[in-house]
Amino acid sequence: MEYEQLKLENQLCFPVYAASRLITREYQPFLDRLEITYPQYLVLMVLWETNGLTVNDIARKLLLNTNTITPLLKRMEQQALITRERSKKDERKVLVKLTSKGRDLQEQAAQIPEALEKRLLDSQLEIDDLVKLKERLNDVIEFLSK
Amino acid sequence: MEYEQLKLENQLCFPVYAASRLITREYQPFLDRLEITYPQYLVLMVLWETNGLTVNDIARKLLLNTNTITPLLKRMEQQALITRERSKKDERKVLVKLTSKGRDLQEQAAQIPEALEKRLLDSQLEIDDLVKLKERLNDVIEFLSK
DNA sequence: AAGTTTTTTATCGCAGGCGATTATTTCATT
DNA sequence: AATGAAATAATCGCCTGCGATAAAAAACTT
Repeated sequence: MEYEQLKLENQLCFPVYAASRLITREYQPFLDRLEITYPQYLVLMVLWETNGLTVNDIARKLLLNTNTITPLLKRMEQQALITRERSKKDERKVLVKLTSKGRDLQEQAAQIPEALEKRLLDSQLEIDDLVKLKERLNDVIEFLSK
Repeated sequence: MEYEQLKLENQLCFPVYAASRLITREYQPFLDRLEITYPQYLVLMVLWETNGLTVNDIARKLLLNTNTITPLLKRMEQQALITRERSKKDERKVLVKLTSKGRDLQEQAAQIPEALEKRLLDSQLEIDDLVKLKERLNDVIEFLSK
């Protein structure tokens, strides 16, 4: 092996990529029960915090492009989780709001983060490690999202 | 806000998910030059380390399903990066090998990890933070991939 | 006011990523 | 040898995720 730096485990990219998919997989059974996908869950979290955002607002918060968000929101509208309507003040903007169904999911979703945290603490990882991990990742995001 | 734990920044999932996409985006210009995608780059890294693996071997190393890998490998075969052939000894298995084109890309790829590391060190993050981050993520992967 | 630029959302096409299922081969058991 | 189980890869369908582009509205410039 001539190029040591090209090994999977010696790069940051692969651990982040793999961990992301594994963590999402852990969410699956919980999200299945709510009949939503992981990105839909992210959209709901954003709207639970602030109901009534534009497509751009949501995209910015999730660091996604609007061409990912738009079809996602359309599917969520079809499932009656949200409504989409053009702003009267600025016809370019589309306002996204929770329906009562979307709002009501928050209560059931509230247990998910705790369940996941509990699950991760079954490893040798301490709560402190997880907090630091989160902080470092947020540093990376802060830096790269400029 | 009644459910503090449902905020994006208070969960591990979102930072990992967002960081993964942002880091992949940083790879883009380098990978564009080699005319490969990020998952293709991962497959190549695995094969550069051990040429001649089965579909399953590759899937296991990348923690991906074979139904993701199979079409990916087909595209790589079309680009003449790899060859795929049924094993004579066990007709169930398909052996994946680098072509000379695929092999030759290693030299050009060797600079990518360094460039990325350099880029990340432009942030307030220290090399030590990145190493620890990687280690923690590998702990998470180790635990969740069982 | 007219023309230009910017903002905002949507459309299109393509490559993952994965759950469910299938087809084939090999292994294990009787 | 015959049968059932396990392993391996592939197929299908759906939902992201994103680059490139377009369409419409608003903001800006002259």
